[in-house]
Amino acid sequence: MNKDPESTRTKIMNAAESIILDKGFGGTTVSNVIEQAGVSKGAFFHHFSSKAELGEELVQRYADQDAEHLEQTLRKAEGLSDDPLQQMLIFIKLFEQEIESLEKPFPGCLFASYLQQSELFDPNILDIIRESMLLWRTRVLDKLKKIEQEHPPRRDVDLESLADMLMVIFEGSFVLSQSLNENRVIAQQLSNYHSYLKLLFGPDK
Amino acid sequence: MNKDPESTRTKIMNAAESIILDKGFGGTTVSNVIEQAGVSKGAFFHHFSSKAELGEELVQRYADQDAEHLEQTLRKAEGLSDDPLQQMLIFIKLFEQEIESLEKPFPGCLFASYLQQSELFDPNILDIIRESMLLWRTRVLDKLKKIEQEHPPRRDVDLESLADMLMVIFEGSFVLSQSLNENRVIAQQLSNYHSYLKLLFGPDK
DNA sequence: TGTAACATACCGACCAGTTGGTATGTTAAT
DNA sequence: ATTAACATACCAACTGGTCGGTATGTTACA
Repeated sequence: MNKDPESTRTKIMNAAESIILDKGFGGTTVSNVIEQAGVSKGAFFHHFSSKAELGEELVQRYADQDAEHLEQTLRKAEGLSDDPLQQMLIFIKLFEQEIESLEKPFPGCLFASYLQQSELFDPNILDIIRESMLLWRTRVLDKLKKIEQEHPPRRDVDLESLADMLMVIFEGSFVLSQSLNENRVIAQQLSNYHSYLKLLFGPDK
Repeated sequence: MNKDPESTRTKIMNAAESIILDKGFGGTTVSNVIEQAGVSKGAFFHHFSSKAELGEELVQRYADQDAEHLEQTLRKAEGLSDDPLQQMLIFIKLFEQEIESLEKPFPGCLFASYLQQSELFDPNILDIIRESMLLWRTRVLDKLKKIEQEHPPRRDVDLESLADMLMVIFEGSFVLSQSLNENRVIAQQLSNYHSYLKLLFGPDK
């Protein structure tokens, strides 16, 4: 008997996530998954009661990693400056650097993949995704509020939609980068967001 | 015999587009399509040699409509001002208004849907999508170049990525609006882009 | 003008292959 | 001896696609 059943589980989930990002959930078969994972059908249904459950556990894992990634990067940025504006600008730059350091094409976002086929999923799965996106909104909005206090914006601006804009830039640039097959556009768009914030809250030149 | 076979064809394509935007291409069956379209399987395969051909004709039609929509809105904006910056700002505002006038949830973008399942399609289908996106880049970039000549930007900026940013904002806000079930976020994000351009090229206050 | 020859538009039963899922093993560690 | 962790064989439902057939056109020519 396998000493490490968790590794089989992980193999299945990793294979599934990779295939789903290429073909979508509806275009992915469990045969595809078990072939790529190198496990039997029995192993698959031993670990997951259905394809749908796999789908749910996948987003849950993805959401957890996403939240962790967000918090970690935020803490890192906060450690590098005391000024909220600088923290936010560093925060964005950290993501830019991360993208630039990728050698392979960016694999895409599982949230976006699911949302493009939302009728295939239970509402609770869509809830997980929405909560994940709202976490970004909350974290960035908090920071923007602090920025606003210390740096009066050059123009009136809706902070909530400005916070949402980061997620929008991410998701939008993922789509464009997928089409053009260029990771660079993601970093460039983050840079545009960076530049926008500097113009809004930065000092006059 | 049907006097208007084109209407059957259109019924099939409209049904298919609508379902694909909800379930993705891979999650859509021809049974789904013919049921919603109210036609027989025979009729389907009389008009389309395969599901894949339907998929191709669908993007082609979508790309044509998209290009037409782009050019039309651009001409309209150009008719409302002589200043390239104002034309661009009006251009964006026209899209904002269009979104705001929708009463139903925005149905999503077929390009993004296909790109999220790119492995399901021939390269030539992905080419159609890429060309459509590059048309937006070209048209907006042309305008930005004229703006730059008359309005020196407040910050150094890469015009090409600034042009891409419109498509990025569209696609990204489609994703977020799908998750939050709020069309409003699309208009808000367009407004952010509008604001960014004003800050970049607009007069000092 | 009538009609033979043919084309178009469509129907729905049917097919082979695939799908997600199950039933029944086998193996090995506790 | 029990049970977790698989493997294999299998199943019914569904998949995209084909088929023979029919109803309604259009065209050409006697």
